[in-house]
Parts: sequence; C-alpha cells; structure tokens
Amino acid sequence: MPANPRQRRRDRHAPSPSAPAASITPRKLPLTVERITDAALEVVATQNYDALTMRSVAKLLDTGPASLYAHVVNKADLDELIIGRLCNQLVLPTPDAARWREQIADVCAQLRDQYLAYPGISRAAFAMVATDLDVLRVAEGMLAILVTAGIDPQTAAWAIDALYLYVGAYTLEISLAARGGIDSGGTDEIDGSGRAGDTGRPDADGVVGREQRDEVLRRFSALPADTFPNTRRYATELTSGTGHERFDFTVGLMLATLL
Amino acid sequence: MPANPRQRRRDRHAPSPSAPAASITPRKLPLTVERITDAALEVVATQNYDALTMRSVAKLLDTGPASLYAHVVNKADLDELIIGRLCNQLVLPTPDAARWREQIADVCAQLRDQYLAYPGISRAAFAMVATDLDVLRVAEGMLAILVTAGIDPQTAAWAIDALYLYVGAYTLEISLAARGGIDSGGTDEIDGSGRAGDTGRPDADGVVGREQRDEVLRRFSALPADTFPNTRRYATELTSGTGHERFDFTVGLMLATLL
DNA sequence: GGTTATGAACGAACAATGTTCGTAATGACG
DNA sequence: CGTCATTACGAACATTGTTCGTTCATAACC
Repeated sequence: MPANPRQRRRDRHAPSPSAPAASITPRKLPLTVERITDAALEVVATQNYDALTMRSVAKLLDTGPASLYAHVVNKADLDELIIGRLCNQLVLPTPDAARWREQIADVCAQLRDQYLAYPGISRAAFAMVATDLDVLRVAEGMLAILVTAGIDPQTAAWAIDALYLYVGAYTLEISLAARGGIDSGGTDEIDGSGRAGDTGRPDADGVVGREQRDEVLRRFSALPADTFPNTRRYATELTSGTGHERFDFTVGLMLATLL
Repeated sequence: MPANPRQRRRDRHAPSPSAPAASITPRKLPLTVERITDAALEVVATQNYDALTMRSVAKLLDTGPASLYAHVVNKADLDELIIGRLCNQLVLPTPDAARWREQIADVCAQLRDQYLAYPGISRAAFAMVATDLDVLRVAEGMLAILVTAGIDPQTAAWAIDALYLYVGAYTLEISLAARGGIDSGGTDEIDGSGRAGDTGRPDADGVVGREQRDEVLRRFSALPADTFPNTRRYATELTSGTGHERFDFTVGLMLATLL
C-alpha cells in the first residue's frame, strides 16, 4: 500500500526512519511503482526517451494515463524512478587505494553503458536534483574510492561532480547524434531512407553511424579555408573518436592530476 | 526575402557559395529571422528556456505562431538560431602560445556566462548538431589556441569536445537547480514562497541560493551513517563550490595535462 | 497603369502531451 | 454484511508544436 506518492518520493530523497518492509504481495497484477518503472524502462530501451510518455507506459500496462498518478507524482517523478533504477544496478567496488583510477573509470563506464542502453535517458538525469538516494549511493561509492586513495575530500567531491556531469553530457550527445542525425542535406524532403538495419540508435560501442561521421567530415572539409583553417586541416581528428576513445580520454584527463 | 527557411538553415551549416548581401531594408517592421531570434532570446532572458514557445515569441512580436514558420523551419531551428547568436557574441582571442591556458579558460567562461544569462538555454545547445557555423567558429577558435600551443591535434580536438560538453552540463545543472529547486519537503503542498527577491534564477556568479545549499547539506547530514558514511562526513565539501570554483576546478583539471 | 504571381501573415484547427476531476470498482476491516 | 479508504479509469482540460487554407501586400511584367 504505497500510501501517498508524494510521501514515497520524499522517502527516496531522505528516508523516513520508520520504513516497515513491504507486506504480503497481492495475488493479481495490481499497478505498482515497480511495474510502472519497468514499463517505463522498457519503453525507453525499445524506442527512446522521447517515446516515454505517460500514455506509452500506460498502454504497455493496458490501462490509461490517469491510473499511473496513484503511484507516481508526475512525469518528473517517473524520470527520477528510472534514473534511480539505473543507478541502483551499478556495482560499486570496495575501495582499493592502489587501483583507484581504474575503479573510478569502471564506475563511470558502467554509468555510461547504462545510459546508452536507454537512449536519451540522460536528459532525465539532468533534470532531477542530486539528492535521490540511488544517485547518492553511487556518489558515495565514488567518494569512498577517492578518499581512501588519499585524495583531498574537496577535490574528490568536485571531481565526482565533474565526472557525473560529463558522463551525462557524453551519453546525451551520442544518443542525440544517433537519432536525429544530420539535416539530410541536398534537395528538400527527399528522405531516401533506404538502408534497412539502421535502427537510428548507437550500437554497443556508442559509435555514431559511419556514414554520419563521413558526412560531418565532408562538411568540415568543405568549409571556407580562410575562416576555418584548423577545422579543415584537422577534420579527421575532430570527427574521430569511434568507440569510446573520446570518453576514455576525457575521464583519464580528469583523473590524471587528482592525486 | 529570406527564400526558403530550410535553405536558410542549411546555409547556416554549410554556406552556399553565392551569398548576395541583403538588399534594401523594407520600410515597415516585417517579420524577419533576426527579429524572431531577438524575441526568442528576450523570452529566455526574462523568463527561462521553458517559457520559450512558439506562441510566446509570437506574442512578443504581436502575431500568431503560424507566422513564424515562414522564417523558421521549426522549434529546433529556432533553438539553433539562438545558440548561434550566443556563440556569435563570443570574442575569440588571437592565439598566444604562452597564454593558451588562460585563453581557453576565458573562452569557456564566456560561453558559461552566456549560457547562464539565458537560464536553461544549454538544453537547446545539447539538442543541436555541432555543425552549425557559429558553433563551429568557437570550436575553430579553441582549436587554433591549442594547436598553436603545440598540443597534438587529436588531443586538442577531444579536449575541446570535452570542454564544450562540460560547460553545457555545468550551466544546465545550475539553471535547473536555481529554478525547480528542492521538493519543498515537510508537509504536502505548503509552499510558503515568502521571501521576495528570490527570482529563482542564479545570480551573477551562478550561485544557487544559500538556503538551497543549506537544505541539501541538512539532508546529507541526516543520511544513515552506515550506508552513507563519506557523504555524511564530507557533506560540507560536497555542497561547497559557490561562485564558479567548481567550474574553474574542472576546467583546470582538463587543461592540466594537455601540453 | 493594370494585371498577375509570389511569398508572407494569419486565423483556425489538429495531434500529442501532462495533468486533473468525478466516478466506479475493489478489497480490507469491523 | 456493511463501511470506507484506496485504487483504477474514462473523460476532459490546458498547453505544446505544427499544418492547412485563405487573405493580403508587394513586386514583376506586359
């Protein structure tokens, strides 16, 4: 009996001291927060974050949008729930002062892969306050790794913030580039969407489609040489970064001088 | 006569070689892309990005939303226009190999301040592809600074990407924290929005309201000590970072090992 | 100068979104 | 068995982006 949804949301940010465990589970298939969260994640996973509407999750649960509001405060609350679920699945290593770099990098990579598995979901991560318990749990884990490594707490706190922001921004950019893509230049409206198998989402490595990269590279090379000399010359470098090289580079950059 | 809006948008990403200068200016006050962009920026500046709707800018121009579509492809196009205008106002220094760090940091700070002057506008920056000419211009400027400093082009390209992403994420977080804020805990719905002068936007230094920081700090200190030991202990460090200390820290982190 | 054609302005409307309201069903409890 | 609180749900409302058809002004042309 989830009581008031608002109360439930508050508890997710600052737990109420008296939290009795869930009682017996009912027999049928009643609407519950877990089922709603699962359905929402399924919508995002099979389509993308833009397709996550109250109606889409309601339809997946064979009901109407109004039924959700008995368990969920609003759409923002649903966003928090799915982000919390995502963060909850991250495995946090027990701090090892000797391997703190790879431990932090690993947590970041986990978060990145979770975000990429649900295209565009980082938008929800940006929109929510950082006091959700599940999000705080991973921050706690990273903080533990850094402070046991002997890093100044202030530095550690700011570094965690920076890393968290970067992971969100990186995955968001990849998801957006994978979907919308380029303006399909050339003549108007001739959208010869021929190639099958191009699902419009990043593959496992977060690589944006090869043809998209080539398209950007072509545009860079076509820029006027007087105002964009470096962009022209280093178009290859600017458009490179397949796989997660760019990601690893930046995380390494941030961890390089932390000690 | 702006021809086709779609053509105009394409030109902003890859200029058409034949671009005749604007002819005589009409006498009255015809709707034009500049006026629409100005109105859009005014809406965002006086309210926030959420208030930027086709109808709001149309109302500011004393017309209806349909009239805008003769000059603007769609809302995404309008987003591109305002981001382009913002980037266009940045002043790019002539590269000085001896002062490359402060030059890069300065450009980032300029971008940050522009974003913060228009709360939430970084959402639009994230949603657009990075081939807009005005955006490319600042990337070109930063690339020039880094390569003249003798930094490997590949490293420079990735660093610029990381910096750009971080600035957007940082400003977006600040704008969101300044607006929505916390769930106004305690009892339901008693929103005693008493304090006047709290406009709900970050002040000049991007400081999120002091009472908000205290609120977060209070929550951190109230966390269970067994599962959140570090968050509790270092709550002060986690919530610190007034002004732009956090921002300067992260940018410095990224620039530290670039050479 | 009169006619015509081209593009902009605009009102109305449509589809989709988040959300709320009133009501019916459903199950717990005395 | 009756009462009542909670959940489920259909219908509706307000707000978004966007399009359609029409009107209108201005420029081009003979």
